[in-house]
Amino acid sequence: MGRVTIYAIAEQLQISPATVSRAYSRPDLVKAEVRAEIFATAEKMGGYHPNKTARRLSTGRTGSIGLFVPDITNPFFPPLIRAVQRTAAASDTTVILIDGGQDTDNEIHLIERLAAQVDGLVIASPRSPAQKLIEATGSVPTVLLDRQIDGMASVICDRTTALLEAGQHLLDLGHRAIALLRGTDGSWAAEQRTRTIQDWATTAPVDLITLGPYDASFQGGLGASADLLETQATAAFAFDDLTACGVIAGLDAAQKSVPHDVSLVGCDDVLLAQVLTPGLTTISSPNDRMGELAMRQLELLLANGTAAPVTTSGALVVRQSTGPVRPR
Amino acid sequence: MGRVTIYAIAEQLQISPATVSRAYSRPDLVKAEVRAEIFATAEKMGGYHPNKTARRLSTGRTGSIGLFVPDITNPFFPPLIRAVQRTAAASDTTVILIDGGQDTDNEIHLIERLAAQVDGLVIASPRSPAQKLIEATGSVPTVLLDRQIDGMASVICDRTTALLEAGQHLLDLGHRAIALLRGTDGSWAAEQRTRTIQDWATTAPVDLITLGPYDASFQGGLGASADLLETQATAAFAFDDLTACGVIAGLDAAQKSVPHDVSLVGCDDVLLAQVLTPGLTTISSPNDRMGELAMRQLELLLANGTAAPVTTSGALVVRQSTGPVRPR
DNA sequence: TTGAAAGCGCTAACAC
DNA sequence: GTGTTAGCGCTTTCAA
Repeated sequence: MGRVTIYAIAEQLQISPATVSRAYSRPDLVKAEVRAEIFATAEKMGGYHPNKTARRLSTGRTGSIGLFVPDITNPFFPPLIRAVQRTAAASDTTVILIDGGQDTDNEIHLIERLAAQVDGLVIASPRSPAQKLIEATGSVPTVLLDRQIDGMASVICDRTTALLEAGQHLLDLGHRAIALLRGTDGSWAAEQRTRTIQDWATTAPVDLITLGPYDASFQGGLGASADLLETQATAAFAFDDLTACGVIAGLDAAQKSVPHDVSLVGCDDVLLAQVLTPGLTTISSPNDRMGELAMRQLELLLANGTAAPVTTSGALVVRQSTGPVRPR
Repeated sequence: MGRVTIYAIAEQLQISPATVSRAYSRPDLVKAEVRAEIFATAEKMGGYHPNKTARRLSTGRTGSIGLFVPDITNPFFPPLIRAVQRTAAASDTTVILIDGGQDTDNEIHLIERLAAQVDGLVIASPRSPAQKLIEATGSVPTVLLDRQIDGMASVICDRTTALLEAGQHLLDLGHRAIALLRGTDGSWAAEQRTRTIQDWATTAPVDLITLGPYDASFQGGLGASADLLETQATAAFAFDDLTACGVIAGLDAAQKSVPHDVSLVGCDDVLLAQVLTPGLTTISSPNDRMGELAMRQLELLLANGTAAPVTTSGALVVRQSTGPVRPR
């Protein structure tokens, strides 16, 4: 019961294997009748599926793209992964997902290995040095997610407007002393956020208290909460939603609650932010769209050799973690 | 600058490509000296990496396994995915991850497609009918995750002991009226849980109030909270951590808090449970170990054609969502 | 222990 | 439009 190959079909029909091959890979090159006949007998023989491996060997294209994420357990990434996969599946390319495992030092190495076995790359790596990234991806067409590096294609999320809205939201609630809990340095998105908020504070009627940097994690948030409590801030921008959770936990341990004692704004709108009590006011990014755009960018890159950076926008999502200011 | 192939090396050394091939794939079959020479010149030529595609075509083995998860955004899966990948990487096999996208109806279809392009499968599919699963995987060696089907290899997590401990824990805190918020039917793990707790209740000094079924989601938990409030229960087993979040939110909306008014036990110990305030008392499963065991099982299966089911154990993790009973 | 040669299944010039 | 003919780079008998 050998698998059905183009040879088997060709023999059955007394035609050339090449014609059968064309019927599947370049249907337009084959007369409609013949094509129909081929498909019919293929079906009769139990269904033909081109052997991808053979196709690969012959064309030199792998038919798969690599997707690198630094930490699959960070809830920010799964929705993105899903979106990339869904889009890739539509053009019949398989996604090889590599998880950095939170091990930043190893990222470059993993990306290099990945680059060797795919046609193109989609990379989310906020922390690895730009130069290293450029070297690691080498000549493999690459799209960066939520990060910009000169000369590379990318899909980024502009959170400026949303952050300004968040700031205004806090002002509207009466907050005038607001803490900015900075994330660790070296992350593109993080630096954008910090800058945006600091710029905003220079013109807004607000006393911005910049704290940190803190690790972008629950632990980091815990640490931040301690510092936060020593200030007069009545509201705070957490680096991301996970950090916000740590802040909430830290405040809780000090008998303070959100938003009663402190209003808190997260970032990313991960599942966490939605199911937490209180629901987290945060900045969402269009994950679906970003994943989809990344794949489209990559397809462009693969086809034309070039693709300009693309920008999407974040949005403020107001939930229950922000409330009216209360004297402390 | 063609890539370095066995032919290039062979020519350089004036030996047969076959020998070079053997030097890499069956080193024992080639004289040590020759082998050394081969490796040396390969290095000199810029480093040789066997072309996987060619190898695949030749051997018929793809060198990759498929990993199916029903919903990558469910925080239960990412740690598992990571563990499977880590283990697979150690034996140089790549993992093709397919996410069901919460679309149960489509699962079987996706699994079928996946099965066609890999050497083996690791499948987490709590809901798809056993028979369908058997058909879909066909002759492809398959390991089931956290589910048991007669005749298939699997890695399951026995949460019996942990659940009994959780029950005792609630008893120790003085709870006597305890609600069981059932998950939807048809999930293997869910049914195990329900049965275990119901069995326990028949012998323990407790009034078990079985509610549900509820969807295994935040929404499901919200719904459950409404029903819960109509009972006299002072504690509850939620189906999983996500559901527990919904319960907390629902209780909060009714001015009730955890564990002050109701004690709550989750299940799975996902990230959520750890970063929530209050931290969720829950049943953890050894994800790392399960992922690793699944790959080992699969390797056994691939090598011997057979592998017996393997069992791991869950553990009770006590955090802050359970506390002393309080009269209602 | 090594070499020669025949594939693995498909694609892509190039001719007809 | 279709057939012929080489490969793609590796593994694996079979002989030597």
